[in-house]
Amino acid sequence: MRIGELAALAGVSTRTVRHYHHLGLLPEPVRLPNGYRAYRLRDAVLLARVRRLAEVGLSLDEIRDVLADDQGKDLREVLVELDADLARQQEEIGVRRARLAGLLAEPDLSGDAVASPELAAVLHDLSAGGSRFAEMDRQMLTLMGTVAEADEQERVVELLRPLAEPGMVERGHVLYERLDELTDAEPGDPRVAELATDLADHLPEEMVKELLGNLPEEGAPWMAAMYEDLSPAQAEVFRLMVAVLKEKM
Amino acid sequence: MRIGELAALAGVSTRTVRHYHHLGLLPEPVRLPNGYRAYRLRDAVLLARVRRLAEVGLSLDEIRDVLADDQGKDLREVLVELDADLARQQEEIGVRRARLAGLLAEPDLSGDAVASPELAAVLHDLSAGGSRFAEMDRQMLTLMGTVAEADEQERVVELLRPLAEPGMVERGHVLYERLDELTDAEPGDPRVAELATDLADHLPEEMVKELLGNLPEEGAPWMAAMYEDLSPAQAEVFRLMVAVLKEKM
DNA sequence: AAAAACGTTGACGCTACGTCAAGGTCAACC
DNA sequence: GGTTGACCTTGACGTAGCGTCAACGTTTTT
Repeated sequence: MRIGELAALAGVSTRTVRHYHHLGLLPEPVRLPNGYRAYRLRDAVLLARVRRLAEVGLSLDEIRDVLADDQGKDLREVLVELDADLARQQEEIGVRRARLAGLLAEPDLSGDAVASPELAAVLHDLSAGGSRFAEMDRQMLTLMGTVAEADEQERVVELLRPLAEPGMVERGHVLYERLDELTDAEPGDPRVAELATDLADHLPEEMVKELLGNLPEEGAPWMAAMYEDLSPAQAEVFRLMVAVLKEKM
Repeated sequence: MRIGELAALAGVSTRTVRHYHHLGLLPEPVRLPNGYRAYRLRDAVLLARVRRLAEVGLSLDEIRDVLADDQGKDLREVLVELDADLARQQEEIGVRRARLAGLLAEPDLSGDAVASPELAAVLHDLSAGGSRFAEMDRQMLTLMGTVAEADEQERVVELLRPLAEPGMVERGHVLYERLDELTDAEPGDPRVAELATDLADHLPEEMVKELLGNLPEEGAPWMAAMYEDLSPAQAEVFRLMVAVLKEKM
């Protein structure tokens, strides 16, 4: 038999056979005078054995080890282990399909998949104003929806609930506008201090507690990222606001 | 944010982030004076989006296409297609596990897994004699058990059934011994012709028909491989036998 | 001041082969 | 005897998604 016949017999490509030679899975047969490999029945049997193991999912390295350990009990162990591995893979694919179904269930696939409908509502209200600053907040929350743990998400959703109440939404929009106006202002601008105190007054009490307990320097690391996106004046607003809040306690 | 913080935030390695830059999945952010990449909130949101898609199983190329096609209906198509693909994978793993279970069900894992118990019995009887020639036949049948189609296997098992009957087994052993003795003989040896006619007489009728209809030159290709393993005298035995059988028809 | 912990680019490694490239060999047909 | 076509040979690059050095600069901590 030459390599093409052997390969056809086993249902693989000639490249595969040579690859197995290279890995030492299949012994190199004797050569004909012209350099062609001359296979015999034994080789076909060996190749078939290798293929049987490969087709159930053993890696070629594992197959080589198994064939080297020459037979019997070890193989059984390996196969049992493999079966467990395959079961794990099936499970994992199941999880992915579940997540996929979650994504597909959402009407808007534009990228803002969010865990809770309440959070989604808050996001919607936030972006409604068209404020650039609100957009940033929205991104923060979107991000939270994907990177934070489930329990932390729930905590934040609870925290934000007051913001979604009728009266707050409009007041929120006004505050966002005032923040937007400070984008190109100087840190010493008089509007900075004014806005800081107004913000401090308007924040719900629980959010204040959360904020002071979770200052960017220490608490949730993803919160620190936000500060770097602020203009100097805006950052100053928050520094002042925190100072005001600390005094009020 | 520097690259390490971003990566930690998204739960990936820095290498992964750089890889995404390289593939154009994530825009390169501005650099700090020292050359470090300076990420902002936007980048974290983008990275989180990429990861969500990657985690359900989209390839990075697909993700890039989806993000480029900027939003909406196309993504949904892709996800539906992906779900079908995942379902197919689960199915495939199921098939492999079934085959694995088949292998594990067998008491002897030494490599001779065979489709039918009858064939296994024939194999056992064949190797019992200790004949080298019988061993070859056994390998042929083992090979058949793995490379032939199910219907062809069944046909062969039917053909071999008479060989497993009480009387035939001993006669078979004797014939195998006589074939073994010819391993190093010359093609002109008088025992060659004698054995050829004896073989022709002893073969069950169905096997004769099958044999003549499936001569190595034309029929099942894996059969031709056998001839190359024969010594000259042994090959001569079969050539003569075929000639005798042809005349008898 | 040294060490630890970050960052930078560049390059090789991994799986199981597919797919050229550049040629030699063999049988058949003209 | 030449040509075509189907085989064979070795060698080397490409694939997906990063992990993991290497060799080096920067920032922070001890």
